[in-house]
Amino acid sequence: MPIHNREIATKLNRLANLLEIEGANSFRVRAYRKAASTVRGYPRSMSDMLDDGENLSKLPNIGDDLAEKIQTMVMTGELPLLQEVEDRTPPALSELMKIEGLGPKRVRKLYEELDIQSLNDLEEAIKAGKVQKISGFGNKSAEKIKLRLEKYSGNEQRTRLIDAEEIAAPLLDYLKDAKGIGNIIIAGSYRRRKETVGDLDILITAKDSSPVMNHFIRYDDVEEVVSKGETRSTVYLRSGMQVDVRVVPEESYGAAKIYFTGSKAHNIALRKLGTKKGYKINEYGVFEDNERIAGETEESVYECIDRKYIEPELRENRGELDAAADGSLPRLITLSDIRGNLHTHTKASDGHHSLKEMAKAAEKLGYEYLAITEHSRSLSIASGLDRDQLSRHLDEIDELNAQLENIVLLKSSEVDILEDGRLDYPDDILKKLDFTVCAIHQKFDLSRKKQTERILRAMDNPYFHVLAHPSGRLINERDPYDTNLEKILEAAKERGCFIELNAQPQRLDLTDEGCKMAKDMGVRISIASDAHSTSDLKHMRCGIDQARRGWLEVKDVINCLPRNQLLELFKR
DNA sequence: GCCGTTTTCGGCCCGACTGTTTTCAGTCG
Repeated sequence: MPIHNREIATKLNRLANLLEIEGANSFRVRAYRKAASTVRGYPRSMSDMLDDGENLSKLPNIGDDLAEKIQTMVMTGELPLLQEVEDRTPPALSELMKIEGLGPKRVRKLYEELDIQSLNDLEEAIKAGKVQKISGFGNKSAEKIKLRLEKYSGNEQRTRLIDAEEIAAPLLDYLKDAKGIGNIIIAGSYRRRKETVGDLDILITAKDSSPVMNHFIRYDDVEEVVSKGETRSTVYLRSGMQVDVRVVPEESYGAAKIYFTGSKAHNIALRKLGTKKGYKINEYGVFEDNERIAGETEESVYECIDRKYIEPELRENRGELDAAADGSLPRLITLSDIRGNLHTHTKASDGHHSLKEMAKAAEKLGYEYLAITEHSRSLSIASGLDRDQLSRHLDEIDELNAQLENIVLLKSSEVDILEDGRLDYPDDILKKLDFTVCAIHQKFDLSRKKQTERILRAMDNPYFHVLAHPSGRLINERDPYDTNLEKILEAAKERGCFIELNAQPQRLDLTDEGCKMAKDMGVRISIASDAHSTSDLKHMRCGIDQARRGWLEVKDVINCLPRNQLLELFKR
C-alpha cells in the first residue's frame, strides 16, 4: 500500500513539532514544515515520482536530506528520525501544540515541570491548580487553556468556502456601519478563493481604529474576544469561526491588502524580491531608507518589484511572480466566459426539476447549451435510467428542443464506469448521445493501480468524452479514491478526452493543482455544476473560483466554446 | 535543513498582542 503525500506531510510536521519542543534550531524546524507543505500540496504522489525515477530534491524546499527521508518513508512507511525523537520526547506533546496559546516553549515547560504528556494530563493539572503556579503561567493563562481544552475536539476542520461566505456576509454588512470606516474587504484565503478557509481576515481602513474595534467586538454573533488592540482584534463567533479584523490607514491599503491576502509563501517571495532591490515591504507599504515609496494600491507595490498586478487566486508562490515579471500571467477565466453547462440532472433520475424547468433556468443565465446527463442503469440508488427509459428521455429532449429558441439541450448521460472499466451502456446506445460524462460511483476502495487502470480502460471506449469528478472526494466528508492523476491526464491527452472540474462546492474536483497540471499537460477542462436543481446551476461560480486558482483561461475550458465547435471536439 | 543574478557559507519575515513581567518572552498570523 503506497504511502500518500498527506501521510508523509503529517509525519514531517509531527517531527517538526517535537524537534521544536526539544529546542532544535528554529530554521531547521521551519525547513521540515516547509517541506511538509510542499509535499501536501503537490499534485503528483511522491511514490509515483520515485517509481518514475525522478529526483525529489528538485522540488521546492526539499534538498538531498529530505529527499532521502521521503524515499525512506515511501519504501518502508516509517521515518526513523521521527521514531528516534519519539523515544525521548512523548509523541502526544505534538498534539498539545495544537491548543491555542501553547507553543513549543510552554509545552516543554509543562512537560519538564509537571510531567504533562497529554491533553488529559493537562486538564488534570489545571483542575489541581498546578499550572498557574509555574513561572510564566498565571491565572489568566490557565483559564484560557482550560477554555481551549473544552472546545478542542481533535479534528478541527477548515470551513468550506461557500459556508464561510454565509458567515461572512452578515458580518460584513454589520461592520460597514462602524463609524469612520473607509474601505473594507475580506482578505486571506477567502479572497484567494481557496476551497476551504481557516479563518476570516477582514481588512478595514479608518483614521481612528477604536470605534471600529469597539463596534466589531459588539457583533451579536461574537462568542469570545480573544484579543483587542489598536490595529488588530480577534474573536471567535458562535459557529467556531475565528475572525481577525485589522485596521490600517488609507495610504497603506494596497500594501495591507497584499499582506493580509497572502498566501504566506507568496508574501515571503515578494518581500525577498523587495529586499533584493533594497526595499523593505510590510503591511504599511514599500520603504526605501525609511521613506515610504508605495503602498496605497496593490499595483503600486507590485510595480516596485517590477511585477504586473497578480490576481489573488494566483498568489500561492506557484510561479506567479515569475510570470508577472515576463508578462506570461494567464488571463483568468471569468463566469461570463461560460457558454453552457455540461453536467446536470432532472427529475428523470435524481434531480428535482423537469427538463423544461432546467432549460428555462439555464436560458435565464444566458447559456447557449445545457447538457442533460442522467445517471446510467447501474446506479439504481440515483434512479439510473435503463436503455428504454434513456431512449424515451432522449425523445423528450428532441421534442423540447423543437420548442426552445435561445438554448439547445445536449443529449448526454452520466455513464457509470464499471469495476472492470466497461461503460454502463452498450455502444449502440452511447452513439445516440452528443457526448458522455463518465464517472465512478462505486468501488471506491480499489488499489491505486486498479483504479487508474479502470479509468484508462474506460477511456479506451471511443464514446468516452469527459471524466466527471475525477477523484470522487467530498470536502471534509470523503477522501478521494486513489488514482494516478498524471497517468489519467496523459491518457486523456492521447485519446482526446476531457476532464471535468465539478463545480459543486463540496466537490470542486479537480483540485486547483490538478487544474494547473491538466493545463500544463494540454488537457482541456469542462467546468460543470452537476446541478440537481435549477438553483444548483449557480454553483458554476464556485467552479470558476477553483479554475482561476488553477490558472485556467478561456482556451483551456471546453464549455467556453460555441456549441458547434464544442460538438466537433467530441468526434474522437 | 534549504538555498543562491551579492553568497557553497550565512542567511532564513517581522509586527501585534497578551500576560506576566518590571522590560520582555511567547505566541500568532
